[in-house]
Amino acid sequence: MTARKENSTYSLNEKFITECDLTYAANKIGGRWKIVILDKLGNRKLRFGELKKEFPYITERMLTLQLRALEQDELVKRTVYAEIPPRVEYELTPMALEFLPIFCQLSAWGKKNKALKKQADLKGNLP
Amino acid sequence: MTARKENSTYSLNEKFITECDLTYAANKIGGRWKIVILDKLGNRKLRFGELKKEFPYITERMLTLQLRALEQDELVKRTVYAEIPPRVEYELTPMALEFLPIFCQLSAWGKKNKALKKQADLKGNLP
DNA sequence: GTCATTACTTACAAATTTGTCTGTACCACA
DNA sequence: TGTGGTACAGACAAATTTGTAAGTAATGAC
Repeated sequence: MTARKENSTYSLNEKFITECDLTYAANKIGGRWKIVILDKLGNRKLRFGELKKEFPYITERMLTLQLRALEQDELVKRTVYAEIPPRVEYELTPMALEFLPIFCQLSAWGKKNKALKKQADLKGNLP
Repeated sequence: MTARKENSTYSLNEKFITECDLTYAANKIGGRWKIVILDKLGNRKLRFGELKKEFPYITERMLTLQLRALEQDELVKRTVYAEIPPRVEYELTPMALEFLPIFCQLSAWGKKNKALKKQADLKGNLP
């Protein structure tokens, strides 16, 4: 993304990652926030402040940064209304909507295996 | 994961993330390498060295670290043979196998949208 | 006794990600 | 003139992730 020592393995790996279909996709939703932001948006259109309320402890800075990145990647559409106080709404692009069923499955995996782990931990394999 | 200022938003967010089904799952396969490692393993059983060859520029250190983390999360099973030179084989656990169909879909998303982006870029929306 | 092979480990350093805190712009309303 | 609401921006700092470089351990082959 930024200027960097060419031919470091870091850059070479980055290249590998954008060329592979799987990691190309994974990269778009990587990091701490992107995937949940997309998921919470879902089919809705939310204002910045509404979105913020979905995440109890996210900072405004982080939310802004993530939304900008998602906008850059054309996963989120940002609409600014010329009003005071400002109103800005966010919604998913068609491209991002295609992620939703995948998120459902990931979520199902999480639900299932989180429960299984809890069970196992109770039976004495405590960490 | 580590000791840390309690009640920083960092920790509070971490908690939020492990409690949410979606991010619980996303976290298991997050980072630069985990998802591809799992995908490359697939249904196979590979030695450390074989796995390494799948990623042209990964360092041994990174591969080791990621495999250990995956082992900890019970997504990968590690088998050590008492031989010299050492032989260690890695394979997915049943839990991790359930990820594979999801990876397929992510991969399909990547393939499609990478191609679309390429097209769009050629038509003049170059970045 | 030296070397090759394999799967690592360790100390260190660079880069990226995430968070803290403060400040701004705009206008309506009191 | 001052306050409130909304959606940010910027400087700085902490934490995590990823990479660099070098070394280890065991043993069988030469």
